[in-house]
Amino acid sequence: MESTLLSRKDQIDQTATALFRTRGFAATSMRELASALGMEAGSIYSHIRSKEEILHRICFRLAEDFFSGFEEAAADEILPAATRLRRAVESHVRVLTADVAASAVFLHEWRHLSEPARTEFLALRERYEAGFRQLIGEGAASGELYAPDPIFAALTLLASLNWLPSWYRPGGPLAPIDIAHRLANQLLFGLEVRGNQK
Amino acid sequence: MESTLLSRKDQIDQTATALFRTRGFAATSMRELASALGMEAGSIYSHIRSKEEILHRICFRLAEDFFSGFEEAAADEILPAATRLRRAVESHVRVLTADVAASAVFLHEWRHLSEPARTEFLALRERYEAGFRQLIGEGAASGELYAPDPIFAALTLLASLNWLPSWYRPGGPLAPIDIAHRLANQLLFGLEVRGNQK
DNA sequence: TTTTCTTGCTAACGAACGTTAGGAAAGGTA
DNA sequence: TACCTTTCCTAACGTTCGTTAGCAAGAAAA
Repeated sequence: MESTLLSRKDQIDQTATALFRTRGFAATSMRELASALGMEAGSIYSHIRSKEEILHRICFRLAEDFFSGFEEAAADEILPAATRLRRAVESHVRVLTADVAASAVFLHEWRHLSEPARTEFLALRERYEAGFRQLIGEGAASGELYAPDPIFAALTLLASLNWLPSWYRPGGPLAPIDIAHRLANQLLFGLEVRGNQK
Repeated sequence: MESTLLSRKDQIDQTATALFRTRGFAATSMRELASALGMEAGSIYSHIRSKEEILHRICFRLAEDFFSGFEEAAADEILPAATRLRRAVESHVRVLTADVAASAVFLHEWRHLSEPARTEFLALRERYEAGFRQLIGEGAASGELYAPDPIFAALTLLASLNWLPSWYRPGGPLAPIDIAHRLANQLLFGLEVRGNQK
């Protein structure tokens, strides 16, 4: 007996996520997906409308996760910007590590969304990144952070974080929260030794 | 009259690179590529052996560029490790910005190489990353760098750099060398203000 | 019991895929 | 002149693609 915790539809999403991640959306056929699920290709369409619908769900579900995590981390405007930034970084890492496969799809396969979903997705991502720019900008304005170019700094910061799904394996020696702390430290303190380090 | 600076084969590579970058290797058809070149699909095979051959050339050419750049930057062992690391970062950025499209393909589309090319490619990439780990490790050992986990630090560093092709546009306000300097500074000094900043 | 929902099958659809065969035009070289 | 190389064409090959239609078995709901 299979795990009945997931509906068949959720099983399809999950298996598709793994395949999309390793082989890419375009290179994953419905027959491959069906085979991985132990069924025939046509049968999948009792549960979904199209292949792209699966990708759509994966991408937009993660977008929501990132947003709600950020809200919670950065909403409290009493905290210093640097602290909120650190919390936002940790939230981002938490979402990434909670489902690495889905994160990888979210990061790389969104281009295979057709319009208007693609444009909608990019708008969401842009809003999310703007949140980070805002935090870094505030921190720079208040003198907490050294960031002569907040746009540039935000790009680099998210870049470091978003590479995580390409090497992180759940169950490794580092727990997600450890990774989050290390990343935050390295990004905020840098590599070069100057003065006291945490 | 077309630009005769590039052989037809090179034109194919170049056009394919742009398409592979924006649409992905699997989602780019030979008929699309042909159409972008103003010819028919079958005609391409007068110049190449297969679609994958194009991808192979793109990926391995860039691998060579990265390697030779790194050698030149980091070979001089008289220099401090931190200096060599900075030079290696700048070299990496230079290769990335010299051909952003090819870099994006190099970074994302290598999975569509079939064996044994795929394994060979990954081995090259691993060797390259090991070079960075080595530099960071040396710097940490000599006390120049603060990097309690050189493996982790190297991953983060290359992550920040490799995100560049997803936002860099040639001809923008920042010249490649400026970007290289900023990236190196941000990665080596971090964002948090402690002591004198360059 | 009857009905409905879920889940899956087989078979097939038209379209698109990478690739090949065979021929032809054009230009340089001998 | 004859030959070779480069370049591109048309037409088609066998395969795979996403998707649909129609049907059937079992479980759940009425």
